[in-house]
Amino acid sequence: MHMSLTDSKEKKHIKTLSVVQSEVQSSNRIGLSVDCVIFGFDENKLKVLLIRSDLKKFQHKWSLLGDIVSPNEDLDEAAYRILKKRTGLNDVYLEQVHTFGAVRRHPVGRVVTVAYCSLINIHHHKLNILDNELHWHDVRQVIDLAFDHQQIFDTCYQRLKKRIQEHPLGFNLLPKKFTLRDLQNLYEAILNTKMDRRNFRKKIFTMDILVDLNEIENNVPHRPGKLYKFNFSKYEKNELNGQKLIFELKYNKPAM
Amino acid sequence: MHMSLTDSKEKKHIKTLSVVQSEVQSSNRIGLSVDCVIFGFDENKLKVLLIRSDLKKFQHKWSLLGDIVSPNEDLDEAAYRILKKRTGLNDVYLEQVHTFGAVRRHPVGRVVTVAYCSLINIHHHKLNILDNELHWHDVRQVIDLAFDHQQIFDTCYQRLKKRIQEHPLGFNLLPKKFTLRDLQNLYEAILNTKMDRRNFRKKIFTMDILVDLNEIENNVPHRPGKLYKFNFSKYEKNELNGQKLIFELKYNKPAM
DNA sequence: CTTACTTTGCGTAACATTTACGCATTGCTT
DNA sequence: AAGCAATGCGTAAATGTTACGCAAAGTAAG
Repeated sequence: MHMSLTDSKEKKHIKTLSVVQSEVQSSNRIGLSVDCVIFGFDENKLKVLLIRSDLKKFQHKWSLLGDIVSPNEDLDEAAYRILKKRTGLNDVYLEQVHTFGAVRRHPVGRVVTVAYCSLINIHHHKLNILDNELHWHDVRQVIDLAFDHQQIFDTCYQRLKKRIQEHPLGFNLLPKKFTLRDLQNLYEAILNTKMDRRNFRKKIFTMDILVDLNEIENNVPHRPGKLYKFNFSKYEKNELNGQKLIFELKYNKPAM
Repeated sequence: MHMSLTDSKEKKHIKTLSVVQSEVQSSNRIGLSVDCVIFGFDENKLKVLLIRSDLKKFQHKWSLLGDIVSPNEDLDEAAYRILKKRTGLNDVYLEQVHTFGAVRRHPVGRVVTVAYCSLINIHHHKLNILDNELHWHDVRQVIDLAFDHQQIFDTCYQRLKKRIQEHPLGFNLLPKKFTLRDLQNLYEAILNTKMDRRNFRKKIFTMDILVDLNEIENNVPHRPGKLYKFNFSKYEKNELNGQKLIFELKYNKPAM
């Protein structure tokens, strides 16, 4: 959750904050917000979208993107609204992860927040991230976030690591056409491991979730790789039959 | 979430309800509750603890155990409070599962609820479940719950099925001393499958999470089985190293 | 006491999956 | 044309999964 306090250019935010503050503190009720951990993939690094906190207490610290849930919108709706506002993207992967409700987690008063995890293609919204203090951070360098956002981030990142080994979520982060190396780089970045190239290839192919496009990449200073796209029908089929998609990537070597 | 409305013996509940009602409806803010899906194991059946709904709209329907979160208690605290009140148990397994926030999920007004999943030994609290309309239901016969509680129950049951294959949660549901057959019966009840007895034994032993007590059961009309207890140190060790405990139970036959 | 019956405890072999790693091929660069 | 870097394909060893045989332990019945 993010609310403006000190920035004089954003009077609307200040008003919102004070309204929230008085409501939360005086009326003895509990505020509800949504926070989004938005992951992207760029330069073979897993990134997360953060915004500069405007609360004096957390000056210069980074925080997740969030907002108060409005009384007439569903939780998921609120998460989508935040995502749309900040990235311009509509049809993205979004999953509720956990709700954080410690009494003093927010300095303004009692605010319980529902954390969502989202995966987007970092190159599909270049224009929108030029907003004020929005920035893509390398996940390995995310420390000391505002509020309890470090804990929220850690929880969502852990969840992502687990889910990507059971579901082919990676495709939300890659371009439509990609090589096997792209896919492996993504997995290695998320799981922070090194895998054997040949075994990775075998594993992916036995799952039968890729479609060979009969094209090859170009502008690479070595032998170009084949391009593939994701086989959605296969994915959905796997989702339906059985409890979970078998998508384990073991045989990982320790991270470099 | 459960609130009394029609039962004249429970004036306190009615008052609570009306207060909640007016607050929720008039103040345009969002109410927050906690609902607990409490699982137990008895007669080789997986059971869930339900209470009769007192809301007129859901008369005679069963609902989960829940309550409004108080402004000065953590979310987890609220869940523990409900569990303690209804079962008398303090130190139990409790895990947050999902938050349900559809605008019209509750007839009284906007109430968002955080669902928790709990596993308790059904024989450790016989006295407390004799409250009003509290009852242990066979999970296979749970249908048509009040509110959106069917959906909440389904979500928690699904989660349980998944988690018990990754973590040895079953021990929360069994007595301290148990046989391998007890353990297998539990797994078969939760996962609704039949497994091969000899392979199950092998799998459990290779995980090294049991301690042989050098005792055998008695009062059984056949060869008695050895008694075991859970090896907690092993469990914690497994929890720490690596992302997840390897605890897969495949080779299941279709349910009977 | 003996036999029938049920369930436990242990073992083994076929099958499947995972892992390590060899090597020719392709395209770019010099 | 040779060197380089990465791709694409393959094979064998190690490990894990599954099916199932069988002796032993206890109860119940004759």
